[in-house]
Amino acid sequence: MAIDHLDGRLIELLAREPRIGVLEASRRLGVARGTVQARLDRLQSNGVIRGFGPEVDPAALGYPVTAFATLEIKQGQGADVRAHLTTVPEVLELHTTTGHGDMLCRLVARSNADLQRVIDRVVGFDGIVRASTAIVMENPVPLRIIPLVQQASED
Amino acid sequence: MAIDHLDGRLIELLAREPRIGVLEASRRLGVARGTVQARLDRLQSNGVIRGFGPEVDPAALGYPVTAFATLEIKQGQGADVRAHLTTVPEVLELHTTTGHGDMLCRLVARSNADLQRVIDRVVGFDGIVRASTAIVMENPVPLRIIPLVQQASED
DNA sequence: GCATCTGCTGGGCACTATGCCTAGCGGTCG
DNA sequence: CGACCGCTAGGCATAGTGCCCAGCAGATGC
Repeated sequence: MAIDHLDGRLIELLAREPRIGVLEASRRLGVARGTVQARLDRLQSNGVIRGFGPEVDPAALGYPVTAFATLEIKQGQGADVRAHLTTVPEVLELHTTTGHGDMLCRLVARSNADLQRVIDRVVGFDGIVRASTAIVMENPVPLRIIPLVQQASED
Repeated sequence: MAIDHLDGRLIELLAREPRIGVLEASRRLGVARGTVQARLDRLQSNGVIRGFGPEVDPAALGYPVTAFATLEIKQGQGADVRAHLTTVPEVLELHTTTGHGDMLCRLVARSNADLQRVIDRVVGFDGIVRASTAIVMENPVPLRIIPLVQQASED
């Protein structure tokens, strides 16, 4: 479950240069190819590495506006609201959180004006009592995992 | 900049089975290998596909608790706060948002108790006036992009 | 109508990586 | 001490990659 230093270096290497193969990785890390292969298999079946899906930039698809919406849900309507939000493509992520029966979701839109349409679609549903939205202006720290991997590999 | 239907199918295919190569992808999509290669190159230099980094699960690294913190920042301290938060490995993501000079960040921790330590470290900084934290209980919609890609590829 | 350009096809080539195997070697643990 | 485990180092057939080419269809410009 915990990862060691070699695992950490392997993950870092894959994060920096994702398209390298097992053989090249083994050369960079100074270990045998079979070792890298075994580590990779283990990390994947462990669930530490979930996959290598392409990272798509919504801005490049024409959705440059990101926002976070906090939703207040009517008691007992959680499941319906979840199902509804799943059908909205602009909802990239949805969490249920502690607090007043709240949910937090990440939205994207084509423009600030378009965001209104997305929000209307999101909150135009019976179980949602109130929504408050924060538009993202800057993203000083994009989603990252390497610092955490480094910390986790020092045990 | 916009993507067409073939681009959309290619991205979907890569998302479902990330480890397939260009040749296998061309077979699945029923087009020539060179076409897939050209599309992939274009998508990457466009910035639509940012990369193929490994998706690491913080829970599997021993950080099963996720939280979102809303930070209220003292006027003019934004840059310092950003620099401070960048040094905290448990800060996975940071956005500046509209509102009262606010920031929103995603945190992880080893446990609910450990979250206290992380929050103390995050807010133990001069420029931060107030913080309110929401702990994530469930994640009904994990970060996804496919529905948006499908919508974007229908023009 | 005609020339040009772009994107896709289908193929060929040398090189490289992969998946899968074996044998050996140094640790650790009961 | 013997068994086991992880790493090394190598061999081998197969498959994929990067890179080339010629041909062809549709759009664009003159």
